[in-house]
Amino acid sequence: MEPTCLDTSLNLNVDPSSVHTDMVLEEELQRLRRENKRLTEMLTDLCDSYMVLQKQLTQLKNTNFEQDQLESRKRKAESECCTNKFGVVNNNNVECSSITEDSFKRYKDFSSSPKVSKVLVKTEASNNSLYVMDGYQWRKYGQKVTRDNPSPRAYFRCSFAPSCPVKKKVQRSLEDPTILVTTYEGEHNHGHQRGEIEGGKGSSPVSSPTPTIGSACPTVTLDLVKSGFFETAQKSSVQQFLVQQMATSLTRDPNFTTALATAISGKILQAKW
DNA sequence: CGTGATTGACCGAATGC
DNA sequence: GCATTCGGTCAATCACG
Repeated sequence: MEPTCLDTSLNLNVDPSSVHTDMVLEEELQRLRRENKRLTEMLTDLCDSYMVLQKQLTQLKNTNFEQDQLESRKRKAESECCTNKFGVVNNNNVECSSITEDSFKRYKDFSSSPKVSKVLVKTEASNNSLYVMDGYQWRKYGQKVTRDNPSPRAYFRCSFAPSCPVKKKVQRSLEDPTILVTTYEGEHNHGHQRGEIEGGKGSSPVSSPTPTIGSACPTVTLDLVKSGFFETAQKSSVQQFLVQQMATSLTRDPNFTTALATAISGKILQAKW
């Protein structure tokens, strides 16, 4: 997919005394509607692509598992160090579902139990942190260096609700240290936490594939790693999620908020006079 | 002072002999 | 069956706001 470059700024710097103000605003509104429609179409395409990838991934996993069954036990143990990755690269951020370094001997467990999911998160090369902001609040309770990977594995519990059984493990990929392999276990028994998505208290603000918008040429990147995304894999949920992401992106854009404030205050002043 | 991170110690399962 | 290894968890301690 070609790079997304959207103009989210509102061109509202119009002369208040101009008799064409309403027309200009109307044109701006039309432009934004067209932009909105275009975005919706792009998101639909993105969702379709994701579904296709997911299907291919499942097929590949099945194939590999059958082949692996024929291998010797020792060979299988060695294969635990190998990682197969399939992802969607979107500018600087990579969000992907994953087949991970775990051996296929547990594959059936994974497939039969949707409570375990794995997510790969691309991070900055200079970023050594093991924190992944996924919309939930986590408390770290341990860290270990595992045998097959020199980088430490961090253990987290969901700290939002004391009764929440969800745990996650985060470890850097052996092949690509810029990729964090996150393993989620269990299901949240509470709602999603909006606070952390927006940089709230909890984890450090790192490794977050959050939407970014530049001032000159805004680039909307989508975070597909938010918890629950890969588990549900239902189009409606995906679209709802993407819309949320877009809303967050827009409200984070200083240009957008400034323009919005200007527009509102202008309208109020117009109404008064 | 409360909350969360760090890290060494401990435990249990898996594995090898 | 026993010893060893390893992954996961606990809990004491520390740092920070």
